[in-house]
Amino acid sequence: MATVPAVASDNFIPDDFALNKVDVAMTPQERFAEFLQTRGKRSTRQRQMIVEHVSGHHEHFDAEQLLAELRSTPEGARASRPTVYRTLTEMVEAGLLKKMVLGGRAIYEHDYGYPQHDHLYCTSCHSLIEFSSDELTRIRDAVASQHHFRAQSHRLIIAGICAHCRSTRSKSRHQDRV
Amino acid sequence: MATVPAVASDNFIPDDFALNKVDVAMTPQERFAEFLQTRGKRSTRQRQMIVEHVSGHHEHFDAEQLLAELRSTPEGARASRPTVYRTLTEMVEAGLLKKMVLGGRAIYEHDYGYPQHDHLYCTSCHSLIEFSSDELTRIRDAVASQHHFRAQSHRLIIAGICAHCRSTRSKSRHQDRV
DNA sequence: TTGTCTGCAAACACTTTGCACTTTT
DNA sequence: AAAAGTGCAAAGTGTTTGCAGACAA
Repeated sequence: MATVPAVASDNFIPDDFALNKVDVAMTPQERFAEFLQTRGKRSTRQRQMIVEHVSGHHEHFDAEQLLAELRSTPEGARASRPTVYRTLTEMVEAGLLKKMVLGGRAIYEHDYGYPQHDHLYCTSCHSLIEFSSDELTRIRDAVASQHHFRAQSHRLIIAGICAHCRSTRSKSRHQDRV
Repeated sequence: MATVPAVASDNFIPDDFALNKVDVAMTPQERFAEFLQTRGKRSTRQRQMIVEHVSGHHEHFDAEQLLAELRSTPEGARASRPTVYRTLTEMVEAGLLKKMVLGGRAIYEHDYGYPQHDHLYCTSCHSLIEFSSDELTRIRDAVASQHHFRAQSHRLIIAGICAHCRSTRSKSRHQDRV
C-alpha cells in the first residue's frame, strides 16, 4: 500500500492510502485508526485527542493555533509542539487534512469527505472563502495533457478584497504571501 | 509588531505604483530607477547591480540563489544577504518581479512586460512550466463577482509529474509544499 | 550636510530533530 | 520485552531587523 516514500508530507497530495476512497462511512477517527494500523503506527492518547479535536472544529487552522487550543482545554488534553506537528503530518498522509502555505506558515483544512474546492483569499482580513468550479478541473486537465504532464492536484487562490472589507474600506490594507 | 504586520511586501500583487502600466518602453532598470525616485529612495551601486543581474537572467530563482550568483561574479559585484532580500522586495513593489512561495521559500519570476500566466509544478524535479489560459481569467472573475469579492490577482499551480520525470520513472519521487 | 543604505550580527517565526524516557503492542 | 512515541531542548531554514558606519542627494 505505502509505495510512496513517506516524505514528511509537505505534500498537499494525499498518498496512495488516501486515494483509496474505500469506506466513506468511516468517521475521521476510524479512518485515522485504520491509517495508523496499516502503517504499523500506534494509537496513542495524544494522536487520539488531536484527531478528536481537529474533527470537531471545521475551520482552517495552523499548527500553533491548534497547539494553543489544545492547551486551553480543561482536561490534561495536551500534546507537545513536536507531537502536534508530527500528527498533523500524519493526518495529511491519511487524507484527513489538506495542507497549504499562506502568509509563511502552513494552513490546514479538512479534506476527508469534503469536495475539491479552491479559495478566495482576502489580503485584508486574511479570510479564506471556498468555492468550487468544475470548469477549472477541466482546464487543469486540458492544460496538463497539452504539456504531457500528469496532474495530481491543483491549487487556485484568487487574492483580493472580500465583500466585508470592501465596505469597511479598511485603512489597514496589506497583502500577504501566497 | 504594529497593527498591520508590516510584512515587507510578501505580496505577489504589484502595488499602486506597479499598476500604472505607464511606459512599457522603459527598460527594467529605468523603471526601477523611476520607482526609487518616486519613493525618495536612492539609486545605489548594489541596487543597480542587482536589477542589472536579475534582468539578465530570465529564470525563476530564489534569494539565496541570486546571492550565490552575485558572489560568483568576477567584479566586486557583491551585495550582502540583507540587501539582496531588501532589493528583491523593492523589485516586487516596483512591479518588476512577482513572488510566490513554493517548497517553503520565496521564488521570484519576471513580471514586467510579461503576460499573466500560471504554472505546472513538477513535484519530482521541482521545475516550473508556464502556461496561460484566458478561460481561467474568466472563471476567476466570474467566481469573484459571485462572492462580491474584488479579485486583484490569482495564482494557479497544477502539481504533478512532468513529461521528463514520467519517462525517467524517477525513483525519488517526492512532493513538496505548495 | 542630511538622511538613506549597507553590512554585520543577532533576532525571528515556524518547523524539525536528537535523544532519553515513557507507552503501546 | 520490543518497538514506537513523547517531550524537551536544541538545531534548522529562510528571512528580517537593530545599529553604526558608509554613501547618495
